[in-house]
Amino acid sequence: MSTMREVAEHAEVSLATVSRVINNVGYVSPDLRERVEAAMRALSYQPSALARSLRRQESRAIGLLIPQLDQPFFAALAFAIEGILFENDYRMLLCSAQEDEARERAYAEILIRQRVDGVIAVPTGQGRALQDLMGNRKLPLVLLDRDLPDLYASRVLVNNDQGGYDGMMHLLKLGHRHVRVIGAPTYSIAMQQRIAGARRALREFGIHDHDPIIVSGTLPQYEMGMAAANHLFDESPHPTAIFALTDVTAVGVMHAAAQRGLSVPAALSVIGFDDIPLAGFMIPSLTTVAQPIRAMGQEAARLVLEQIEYPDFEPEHVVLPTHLVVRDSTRVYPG
Amino acid sequence: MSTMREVAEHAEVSLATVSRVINNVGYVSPDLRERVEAAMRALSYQPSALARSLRRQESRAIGLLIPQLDQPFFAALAFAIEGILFENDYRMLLCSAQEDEARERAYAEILIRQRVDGVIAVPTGQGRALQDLMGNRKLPLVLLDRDLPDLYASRVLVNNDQGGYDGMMHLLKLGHRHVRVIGAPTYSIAMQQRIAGARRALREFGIHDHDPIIVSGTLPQYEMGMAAANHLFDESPHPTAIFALTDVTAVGVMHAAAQRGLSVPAALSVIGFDDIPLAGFMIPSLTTVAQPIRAMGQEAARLVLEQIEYPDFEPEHVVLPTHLVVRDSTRVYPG
DNA sequence: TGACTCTATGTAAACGTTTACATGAAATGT
DNA sequence: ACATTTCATGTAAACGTTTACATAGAGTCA
Repeated sequence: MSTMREVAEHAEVSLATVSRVINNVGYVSPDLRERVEAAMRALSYQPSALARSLRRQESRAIGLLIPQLDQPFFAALAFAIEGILFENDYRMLLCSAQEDEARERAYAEILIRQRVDGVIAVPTGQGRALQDLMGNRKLPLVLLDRDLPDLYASRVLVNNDQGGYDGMMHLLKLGHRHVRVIGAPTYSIAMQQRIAGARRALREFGIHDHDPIIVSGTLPQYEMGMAAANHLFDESPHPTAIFALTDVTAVGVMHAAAQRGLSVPAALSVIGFDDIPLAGFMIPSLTTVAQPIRAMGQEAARLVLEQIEYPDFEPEHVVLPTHLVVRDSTRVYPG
Repeated sequence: MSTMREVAEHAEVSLATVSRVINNVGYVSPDLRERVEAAMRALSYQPSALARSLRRQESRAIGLLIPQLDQPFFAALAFAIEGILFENDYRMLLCSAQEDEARERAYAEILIRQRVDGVIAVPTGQGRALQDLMGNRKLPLVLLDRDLPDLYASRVLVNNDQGGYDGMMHLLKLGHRHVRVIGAPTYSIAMQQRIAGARRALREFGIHDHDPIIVSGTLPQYEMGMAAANHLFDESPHPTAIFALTDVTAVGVMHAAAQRGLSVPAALSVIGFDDIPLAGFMIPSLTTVAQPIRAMGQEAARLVLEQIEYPDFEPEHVVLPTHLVVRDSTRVYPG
């Protein structure tokens, strides 16, 4: 790989002149500029980002730390973020922690060594790794989707409580009264907020005796939906509507229903949460409380870039609204 | 951020000694080692990967260049690759070209400037960018999923021809004779190979007059499935089975069928290709020709690492087998 | 004309590591 | 007792950029 020095020699100018041409800064006569550009072409020279980063003390890279790349929700977030970063000439180091705190810690350390200019993180578990490693450093950090207490960082969250309320309200307004919620509240604070919102809606309709169905939080979402739904279907009468706290869980519910010959939405209404692409693909297509995934990613990227550009930018908390997307998996209660 | 020099001063040793304990190389007495480690803790020092990479002339980063992060198939590939890279202490620079050749070119240039040690690429379009930029450099390169002629690189492909044959054979053996194929052969060589395989199966059953239904290749996969299926359903009699060349296309077909009140698989058998997670989630679950996504990613990662470690490693071509996954969307022809 | 300001280029010192080489002290072999 | 080898540490030169500073010719202004 050719270097700036070789380009300089080839063009018979100094190192500084080559640098000026590359960065388009300072004065350089048309004559020399042309010679330098010719030399770069001749040697198919590409400057080393490593050397530049070292000297400039900025890497133009940001770390994206997510729990699971293979979950469509996080993949969609990553996608939105990548777009903004590319536009702003930043690279993205993608780190998938596999919902494993040790791995998250390992990645956090890597990002620091890599001297990324900022980090966007969807923390895994208690996020101790982030606390420890980012704690005292003044590295721009944005927490996305999952909150973490006691961390000096911007946050991009979603109004989960309102979403839970809206989802439940939708079912209640359709006339359903025997409604159950499926989801693991231990999974993250977000789930607890969704449950709280759903409860609030139930209370408004004078329904008090409903607890969410909690199936061991260690089950993956799809399996949890299957198991919990099967459990509910054994009750008699079984619920006429189910609010699953994630779309993937809702799909598990729909499969369980199909196995029992329960037709959705004729015999059972199902509503999910997230609005991943899968939701629109299901048959019947899934009614869901949509998270503004694209906006979340973009906002997070915007915030991290802002913090990089203005070092004394005060961390910002943004809470984005969810919105109900009514599709074909919910229907007015026929009873 | 503290530097090695500060650690050295704090521990009252030379730079070289600090470097030796960090890299665990050469001789260093227990006494000094302890002092250095204490100093590193005290300053919460993390070595700069930038400086190290510059000096060592290796970045321990590899670039992953894919057409679209938001397509589950590519997300799954990225996921598999990330796993292997992490295990081997390599970082991953994720580049999503959005199926846009200009953007692919921009990213290829970035990767070179970033001095990645290797590249895994699922080329977009004609892949001219890869030709131009990687062409003469001796940068380890692995082509994944989509082939590209005239490039000195390893390849990880899938036996698309055999997959097309197997998928079609499955339908034929179920007794279907009026079968149509949906997919855009212009999309990539892979599609043409799948079509060729399917034709081969048809010929073995003495069926010659079937051409694949080609709907404008610029339509996204889902929309293409919908449009093509609707077109087919207007024929009478309409086909009793449809082979969609990707899973997402198959889902479009299933939606079109649902809208017409055609029940799958009772009135129409549908088979897809890829076996993305969505396939198992559909109701009915989708029979499909599975690509070994995980194995493809792992193999690609393995190859690129091998080429990095052994610079005169000869590029390898590996062709992985597809296999038929029979689920609920296909059924024996009732006629 | 002398004092400035532009314009244009070059020199050399960083940035934070790794590592070849140098230097000694201690252990080992004869 | 002396020549080797092994152990332990340090010095300084890279790696490929950017950039502060120096230099100097050419305009501009009084």
